Amino acid sequence: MNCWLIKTEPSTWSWDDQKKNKTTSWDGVRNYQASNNLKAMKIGDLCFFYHSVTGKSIVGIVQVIRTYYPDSTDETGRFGMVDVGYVKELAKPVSLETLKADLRLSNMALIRQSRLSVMPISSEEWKIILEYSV
DNA sequence: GCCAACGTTGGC
DNA sequence: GCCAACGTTGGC
Repeated sequence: MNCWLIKTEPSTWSWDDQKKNKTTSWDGVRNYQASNNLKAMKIGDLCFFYHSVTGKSIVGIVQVIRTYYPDSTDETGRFGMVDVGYVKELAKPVSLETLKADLRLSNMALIRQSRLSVMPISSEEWKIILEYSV
C-alpha cells in the first residue's frame, strides 16, 4: 500500500465538507505531475488531507475508494481524478511549521515543491507525521 | 523546439 | 496583498 498527501483550499473543499459527505471525487487537478500521482493510487491507499493557504495543516486521513478515471470537469479530457472516502480525523492537526521543523521530513515534496497538490509520502514520513498528530 | 509572456499556486 | 516558483501557452 502506498501513502499520499493531497491538498485542498478549505474555501473550495474543506475537511468539514469531507466529514459531512464521507466520499468525494477529487476533481480539479490540472497538473501532470499531480495527475500522474493520482493515476498511481490504488484502492485502499491512505492519503493525508492537507489544508493549504488557510490552516496550512494536515487535518485528517482519507482513503482511495475508486481509482483514476476521467475528470468530468476537465474540458480538455487530459486529466483524471480518484474518489476518496473519510477515514479519520487527526486528534491534533499537524502544521506545515511542525513538518518544516523536523529535519527528517525535509525531503518531503510538500516542503521542497510547495505548488504540487498530490504527492507520495514514504512510510517513514507517514509514521513520523502520525506521531505528531496524537 | 525555444523562449518570452503570462497565469496560478501557496507561503509569508 | 505581495511575490517567488513554476507550469503553460503561443509566436517564431
